[in-house]
Amino acid sequence: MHTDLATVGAQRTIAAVFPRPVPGRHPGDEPATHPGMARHCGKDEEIFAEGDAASHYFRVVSGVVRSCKILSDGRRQIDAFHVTGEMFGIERGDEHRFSAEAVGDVTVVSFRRCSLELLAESNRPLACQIVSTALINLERAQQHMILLGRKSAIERVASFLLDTADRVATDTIDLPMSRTDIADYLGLTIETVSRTLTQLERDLVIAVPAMRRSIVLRNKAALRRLSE
Amino acid sequence: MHTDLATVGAQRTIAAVFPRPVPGRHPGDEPATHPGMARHCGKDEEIFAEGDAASHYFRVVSGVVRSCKILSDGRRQIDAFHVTGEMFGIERGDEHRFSAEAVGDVTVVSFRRCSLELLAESNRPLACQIVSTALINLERAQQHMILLGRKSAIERVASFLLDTADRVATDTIDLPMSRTDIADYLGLTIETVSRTLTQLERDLVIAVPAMRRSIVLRNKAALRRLSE
DNA sequence: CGCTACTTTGATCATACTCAAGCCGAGTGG
DNA sequence: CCACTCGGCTTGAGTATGATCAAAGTAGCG
Repeated sequence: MHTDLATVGAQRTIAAVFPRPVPGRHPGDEPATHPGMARHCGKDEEIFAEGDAASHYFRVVSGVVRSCKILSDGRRQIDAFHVTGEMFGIERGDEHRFSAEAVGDVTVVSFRRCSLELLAESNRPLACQIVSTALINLERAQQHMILLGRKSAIERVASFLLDTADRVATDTIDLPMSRTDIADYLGLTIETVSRTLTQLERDLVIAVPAMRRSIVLRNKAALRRLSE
Repeated sequence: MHTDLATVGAQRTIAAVFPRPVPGRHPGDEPATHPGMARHCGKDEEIFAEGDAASHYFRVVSGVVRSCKILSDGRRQIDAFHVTGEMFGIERGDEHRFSAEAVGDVTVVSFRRCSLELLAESNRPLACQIVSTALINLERAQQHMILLGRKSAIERVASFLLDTADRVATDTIDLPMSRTDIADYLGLTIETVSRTLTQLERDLVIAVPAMRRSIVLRNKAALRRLSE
């Protein structure tokens, strides 16, 4: 019944948002209290898994992190790539709803999760960042939904290239992730991504140097047109 | 450069999240300060448009609201449906990044948006709700991305029926939205939605009474299997 | 009754997937 | 130094899923 939903929603408090104010240091914990200690991860190493207790959240110090969900039969959807300076792993409930993995070599810092109320009082800038990050991730997710739900393969790839170029603010992109990662991010297969890139290359919209891991945007206007 | 991104991210404050602490009542404003005055909307009426100044956020009092984005050629993606008690229209920047429309007859209350810092001090429960809502919307968006990116038509429809049944907590769903809305939410065409529903009906997984606007889930286990 | 809006159904088509093979650079060992 | 393998990427041929185009059914309403 609708009224029930209303009541449930209205009764949530900030304590419910981050419901685990950990009383003290626990013996088995990762070394990650306030200032956040660094952790290095190699390629494809898992930072946390879907279903893990969401006892920490994270910030990327260097490298790129992917967060993804996997269906029972192995189909994978990458929700987002997180680059240097971005936070990830922020949850409302008490477990992570997606897994996070290192795309290449990565350094992250983790923060012990605690009541947002306490956090807001003791460390307001960090609390702000957390809220801000959640809203940024929401905006990106909303933008990504229209890509996944309504755009064609070329439009998806073009959008991806433009977004990535915007984030690094250059016209030459050094893609840190594999074709498989790109495919799972764009909701396509690796073959379709590859074919689309070669088509864009044939049409002189992009150039893909020998190693195939960097991409030069030669005609951004055309890309913008193609991305709808 | 990555370091730039890091700096930008780190410098955001709560003031930047809700950057418009409106000093006083403005003459042209909607009557919507703190307790939030009600507004009624008829079917398909726009509550706010993409690009509108995000001066208020909203809560659904009755009815269902859809929030969506539209591509230049008219393709539409519905981000989410918001039912009674849920909040929507929460933004980080200063304009709405999607439009919100009434699915049927709807009553909403709007809240003047103000600095989250002020809000946290003056009205903590509301601040909590806002943050909580943002995180809930993020979770839903993440869940929806795997549907849009990786699921087949039957899986999408089955997931949609199960989710909707969960939200109303019954096995008979009175769908408030049209087939077109469902299609635009699931990233399908109206024809595919219709065909899929009749297929599920043929297979005795659901029943669709004459008016075609309510759906009875006859075999939830089968639906769960079909939704992957 | 006949309009309109919405939905269903049918036939055909296109886009992206699947399966399969080949290519290329890097690393390894003879 | 060359032959080999391995992983990631590209290319090709055939197919399937869902889109498109078109028409017919159905309920609501004047």
